[in-house]
Amino acid sequence: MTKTNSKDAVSEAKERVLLGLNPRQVEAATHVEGPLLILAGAGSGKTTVLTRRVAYIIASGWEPWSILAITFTNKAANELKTRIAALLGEQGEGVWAMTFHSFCARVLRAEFPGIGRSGRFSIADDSDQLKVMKACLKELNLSEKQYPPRGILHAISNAKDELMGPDEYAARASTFYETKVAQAYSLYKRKLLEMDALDFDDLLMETVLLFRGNPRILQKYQERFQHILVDEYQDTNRAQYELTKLLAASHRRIAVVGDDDQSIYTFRGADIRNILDFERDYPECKVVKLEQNYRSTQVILDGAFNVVKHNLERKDKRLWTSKKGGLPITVYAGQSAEDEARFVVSEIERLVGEGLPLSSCAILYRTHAQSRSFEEAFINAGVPYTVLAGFRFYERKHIRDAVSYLRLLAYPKDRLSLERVANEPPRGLGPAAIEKIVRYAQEQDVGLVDAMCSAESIKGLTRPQKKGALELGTALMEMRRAASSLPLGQLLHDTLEKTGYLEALRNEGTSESQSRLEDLSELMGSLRQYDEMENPLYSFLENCSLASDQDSYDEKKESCVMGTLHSAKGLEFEAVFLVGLEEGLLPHSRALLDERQLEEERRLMYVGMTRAKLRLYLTFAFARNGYLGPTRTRVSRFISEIPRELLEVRTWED
DNA sequence: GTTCCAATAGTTTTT
DNA sequence: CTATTGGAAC
Repeated sequence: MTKTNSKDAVSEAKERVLLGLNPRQVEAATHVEGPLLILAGAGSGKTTVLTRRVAYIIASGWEPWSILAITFTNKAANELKTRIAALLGEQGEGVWAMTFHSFCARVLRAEFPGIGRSGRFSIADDSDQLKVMKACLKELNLSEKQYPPRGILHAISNAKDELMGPDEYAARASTFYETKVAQAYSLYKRKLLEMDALDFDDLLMETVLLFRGNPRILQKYQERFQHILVDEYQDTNRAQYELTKLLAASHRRIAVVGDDDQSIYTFRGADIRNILDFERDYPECKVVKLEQNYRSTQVILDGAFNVVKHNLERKDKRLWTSKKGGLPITVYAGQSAEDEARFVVSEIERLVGEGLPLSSCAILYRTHAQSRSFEEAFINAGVPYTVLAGFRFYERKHIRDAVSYLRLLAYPKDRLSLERVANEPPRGLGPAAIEKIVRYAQEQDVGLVDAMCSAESIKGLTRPQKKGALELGTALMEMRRAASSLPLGQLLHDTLEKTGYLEALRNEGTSESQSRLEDLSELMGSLRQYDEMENPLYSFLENCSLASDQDSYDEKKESCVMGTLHSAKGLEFEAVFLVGLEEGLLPHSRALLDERQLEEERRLMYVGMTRAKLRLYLTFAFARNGYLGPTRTRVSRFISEIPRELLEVRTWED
């Protein structure tokens, strides 16, 4: 430690860091030695505590870079970074605040080369996974009807969450179906390896395996990170749990923050045992409960509590606030989805008229599909809105095409990107031709771009195919050479120009293609931020794989926010509209049969309600258009769990 | 083998 | 309502 501060200066710094915290929060921020479990209710100042804790650790003389703060979303990580910077200035620089997945990717890229594996793997997203799995099923002669690819992927994902490899899975398979899954798992893994790709679950699992199998590497990270902080601990799965356990094993300075009532990711393997086992794994751990809420009115908290208390599997606790009373919770019964949307939008306009900023209003729903009627109502009313992770920017076809072109420059074996891009624009390179190129590349042990450059010597390609492949290959080769000397935006532009992608889009001449071109220039412009980084191309691609759209959500923008209940976690608004509160939507129809899933739906409701600071609206429609005709609906059971005296009921007839 | 068009089936939540 | 699949024409 290089600090030469006197004792007084240190304690003064510590005091300043704790300014304005309540006694429980102080406990959580200052318990620096030894494990700590913080049970932080909604709106209890969790991020504040995390930030102050980091500051306190630094004020105690630790170096910033000895702190690792792990979150679930990039948004949460960025928020943490911003708040640390605001509190500490450059003193806080060097703290690692990132998601589980980016941490793992970073470790693997750094350590894989040392153990003879590629550190330049690409990261496979959902649609990549689906494609690979379909190819696997085809190869195994399994029909997609009997073996739905998504279902198989889900099973594999579960296995990986539990750190189970294909062999172990096969050994445990008891049903016929499971033996088939095991075969698919094994082949799927081989295929990913072949194209040097890892999926999201692999990132976690491979990191745990790396640490387990290489004690010296693990030791390096243990020594580097003397303090581990984990946010949203209730949402960790077994692999994530194991990872943090390994990292903290030598020094046991690990602090986790969680709230069992806000556990809404069990479908992704989140395991509530991780909170319970924490006290077992670290018997000396200190437990701090944060129950004072700084966000909502008492009425909103009472409403939310009365819903969530119906769950049997929960730790007993109850939030309280010094803000007594509050406006009643408004329940609106609409006659149709359109009527519901009309009400919500006109109510928002009324609130804005009273001086509430538009950006502090939010509409939350259970499924993405529900956004439609609200978007229409907003457009009709001329009110600006932002959809959280709706149709993700990065999931739009042309954006993915563009990214795939860049991926081909960076990842020589990225077969999926080639498949995306080879015939976009049409070059006569269909699946069969691609197969030949890939095989050639494998046989010659060269990258796909190099293979295309020697298209002349690939057997079985027709003349025009050779020409197409050669053109594409040389264009990409040229861009790859130029990659390090061009700004990233320019690189993308030139790549799309040379490969004829932009030209094809321009020639289309529809309004659709026009807006696509605009999207692409937006993308090119946004790439500027990467130019200062060490390796712009790789940094961008990494971000692209690991980032979602809500990460870039800008709360200052003057527009109403809407999104799924899941995407709303960690956010807060003056006015919240929980919409579509009907049996089958919330709780979702897929959850009705299973008590545990039903409890998760209830927690979703709880998370939604506790986003509201001042006003809470619960709305539903008596009839809703399904994909075939209008259907009558039933009001969500969760509404009836709220005491009548907290509610003010309105209908379309009022 | 590729391209294009029509029918068809499928819609939870996310890093 | 819309992404995807399967079939028929080039």
